[in-house]
Amino acid sequence: MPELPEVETIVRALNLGGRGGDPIIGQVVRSAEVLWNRTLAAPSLPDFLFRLPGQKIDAVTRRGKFIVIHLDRDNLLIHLRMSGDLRVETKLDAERPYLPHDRAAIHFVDGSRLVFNDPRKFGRLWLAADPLSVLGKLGPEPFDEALKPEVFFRMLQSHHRQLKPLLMDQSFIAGLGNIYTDESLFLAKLHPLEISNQLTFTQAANLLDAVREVLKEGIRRNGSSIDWVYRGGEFQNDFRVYQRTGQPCLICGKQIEKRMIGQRGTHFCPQCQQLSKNRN
DNA sequence: ATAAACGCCTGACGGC
DNA sequence: TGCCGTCAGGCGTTTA
Repeated sequence: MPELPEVETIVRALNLGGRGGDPIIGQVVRSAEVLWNRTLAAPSLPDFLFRLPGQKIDAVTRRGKFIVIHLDRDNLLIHLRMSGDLRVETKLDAERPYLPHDRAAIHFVDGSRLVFNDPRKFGRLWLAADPLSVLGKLGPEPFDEALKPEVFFRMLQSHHRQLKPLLMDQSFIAGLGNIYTDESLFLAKLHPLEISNQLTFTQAANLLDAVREVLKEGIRRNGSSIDWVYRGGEFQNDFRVYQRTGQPCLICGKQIEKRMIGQRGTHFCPQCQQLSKNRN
């Protein structure tokens, strides 16, 4: 389900209140429950259930698409993958039965609880004293000040890869998924199959700007309309290419194309996003 | 080193 | 109505 902006939105809600309940900062764990075994990536279930009780939540942060819940001695890391979601239930709600697709829950001493819901069962939880044991291979945060255009250019230069799969590679840069990658490439006027080390410095700088722009927009949009997918609704997207197959390009009017690249549906404008060489 | 294919899962949707 | 294939905001593993 989520890419960086959605994860960021959820993290902010867990800090400030939202997701149905109050902020979870300061909550103390009473017990944990795992309803679908594979949801727990590590440690073993007995370890997980033994270590959590008594630990207090100090902070909730984000790294790439991971939610990081900082506890006294451990970190609870959550990856929503395709269909995961979190909700906070008040004491009253927490007395009711679980909903379909609830996969795990953290019960707090005040009777409220944090529930992980995930229809497709791809999402994962980790409990780790050292978060780097899970996050260690992630690339830079898109908004990291240290990620200057010169740095990004060098990163692109050091690979010979198609832009679309490269941008989606979390060890290259953390947080982009299928939607925001397509949107970034469109804004930067780059073809998804363009090869990374063929970009000029200017193109690289533009791409970095585009990535930051679409992520910023995403965060702003999700912040104002919390209930998104799977929650019904009248959300219509303000995407420029994603799911706009056959519709006119907002810049030139040509029909937006869709094709499979790296096993993912990829949307782009064949007019605005041309390959520099001559592949197709 | 890069990229494709597949597995993991459920649900929604379109065609027949 | 039911059945079937396809697709979905992700990622790890295996294979070319």
